[in-house]
This record gives sequence, C-alpha cells and structure tokens, in this order.
Amino acid sequence: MTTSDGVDLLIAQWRRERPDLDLSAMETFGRLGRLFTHLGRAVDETFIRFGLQRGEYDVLATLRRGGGPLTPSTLADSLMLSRAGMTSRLDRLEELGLVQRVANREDRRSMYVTLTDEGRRLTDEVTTAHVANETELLSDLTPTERRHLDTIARKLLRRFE
Amino acid sequence: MTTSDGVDLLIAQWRRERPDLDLSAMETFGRLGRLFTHLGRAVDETFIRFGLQRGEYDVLATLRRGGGPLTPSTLADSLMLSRAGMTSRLDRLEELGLVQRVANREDRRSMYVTLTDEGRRLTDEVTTAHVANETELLSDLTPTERRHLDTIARKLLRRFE
DNA sequence: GTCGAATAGTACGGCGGCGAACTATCTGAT
DNA sequence: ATCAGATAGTTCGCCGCCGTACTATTCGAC
Repeated sequence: MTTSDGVDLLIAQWRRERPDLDLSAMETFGRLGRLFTHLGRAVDETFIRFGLQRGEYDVLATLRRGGGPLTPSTLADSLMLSRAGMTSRLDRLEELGLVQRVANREDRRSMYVTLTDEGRRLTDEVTTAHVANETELLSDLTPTERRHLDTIARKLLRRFE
Repeated sequence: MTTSDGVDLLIAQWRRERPDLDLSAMETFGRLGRLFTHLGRAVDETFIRFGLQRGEYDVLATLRRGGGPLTPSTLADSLMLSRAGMTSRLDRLEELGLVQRVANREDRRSMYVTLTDEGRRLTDEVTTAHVANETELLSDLTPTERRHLDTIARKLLRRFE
C-alpha cells in the first residue's frame, strides 16, 4: 500500500469543494511540481559547494560537452533562456575567469564563447560530483521504473521539441 | 522505435567527452528538466488568459480548496515559498481585490487571509480551465503510463516530504 | 509577575531573469 | 551600389523572489 502524501490531501480537498472536476491530471501535476522543486534544490547543493549557480553550470556544461566554441545565441537557445539573460550569465562567468568571449572575424555582429583552462577544469570537477548526486537522487527507483520514467518523459517531450 | 530528441544529443556529446561517467541519471534529469520548463510555460498560458500569474493562482487555489481562512505562514509553507515572498503575493492579490487580510483577535501577531467573493468566483473559473488544460497536456499518455508516472513521482517525493 | 526566547508578519536590499528598445552589422532584392 | 529588413548582442527598466533585519506580540521558565 502506498503511503499518503501532501498531494493526496490537496486532491481530497479539491474533490470535496469541486466534485465536478476530473482531478487525476491535477494530481500528477501536483506531484511533479513539488518534485521539481525538491529535486532542483537538491541538485543546486552540488553547484553551491563549488561556488556556482545552476544556470552558470548549465552554460559551462554546454560548452564543455560541445567540444568547441558556441555563440551566445546558440547557448541561449540550448538552455531555453532569453538572450538578455545569457548576456548577464556570460558577464558573470567571464568575471569569474571561467569563460572568454572571442570575436568572430567572419561576422562582426557575432562572437564565440570558449571555456578557459580553469573553466574546463572546474566544469569537469563539478560534473563528476553532479552526476554522482543525480544518480543518488534516483537510486530509490528500480531499473524498470527508471525505464518507465524515461519512456514517459520522452513521450511528453515530443509535443514540445 | 523511439525518435531521438535533444537530450539524446546531449548525452552523446557527454559520452564522447567524458566516457568515464555513468550518464543514465543525467539523461533522466535532462529530459525532466526540459519537460518541466515546457509544461510550466504551457500551464502558465491559462493563468495569463485570466490576468494571473501561476504563483498568484496557487495562493487562490490553496485558499479555495482549504474551505476556510489560512494564515500567511501556512500559505507560505504549503507553497514552498519564503514568508517575504508570500507578503508580496498577498499584497498583489489584495490590490486586485481577490483576497482580504483579516485580523486575528486571539493572536495579534497573526492574521487570516480569505478569498473575496470575486476571488472565489475567479478561482473557480480559472480552475476549470486549468484542469482541462492539464488533462490535455497529459493526454498522450496511456492509462498505464499515467499510473506508472504517479507511482514513480510518489516514490521520489517520499524522500523529501 | 517578569523577562528572555520564540513566533508572525513586514520592510529592505540584492539578484537573476524577461521583454523591449537600441546599436552594429550583414543580407538580398532591385 | 543601395537600402530596407533581418540578425547578434547588449542595455535598460521592471518584476518576483530570497535572506536578513526589524517590529510587535506571545510563550514559558522561574
């Protein structure tokens, strides 16, 4: 038998107040929403230990895994972030000495962003810890459940990407 | 066969750069992260249509389903929000005429927050549309997948709540 | 009864992000 | 060759939230 959680209470309250509604989707969304918040905080702990924010790490990781320089616009699109937001992230990362902006001679409107040696070193170090943390956070799930989750997430994502 | 998505590319890139890492958890997190962003935006569209923000709706909904007045602290805890953040949400909602702050005579430090008639009416209207939207957003999943997702989310949540 | 500790809510300052406006540059139709 | 429109990146102003400090009030040990 499954133990009841805060979302069960939430649904029970809605059922009492609005018996006309089909609440099954709300239950799923409710649980996912709280889960996202918790997982987000748990993931952030790793980054904070290394003096980074999640958004900053995301930029570093995108550069690192890409294996070469990327433009601010490409980074913004990859990370679902506005261009203005990317400008300020890059400002911070450049200030920290983790990233460099390099002019693009073929198109002077544009530029490349590259990891510095220190940026690359730190990214590798943080990534190792981050991946271990993520693995641990999912360790309650059985392999079958992991497979189900991947299948479902992939299916839901298809509508958007 | 499953079509490949952006996260597959992300993982392939990491595998090339860091073959030492076990990336299966990162794949799940990657897909969940993007999914949360997309679902969040899709859900927000309903609220925007009614001139609300998601956080504001969450307050209204918590009051509505609770069936009675709640304190700002209780609301903040329910919604995983700081007290300061709740103060400003309540300021906005009060300005909109959707909630009222009522003094608590038994503890003058505290107070109750209640829905106005208009707040209750709007909450019911928005909730109907919101639930329909959520239902539609999950409509690609089979009943079995829905069950799996609920089971998994519940299991993962248990660690945090 | 008194007074230090705990609690409820708010004010303040700072931060990261967004959308819109702006500058510089490139492209393509003519 | 020109010039209107598209594109890359930044600046600016705003917004919601957080953490901290503060005020007012209540609780509890004595």
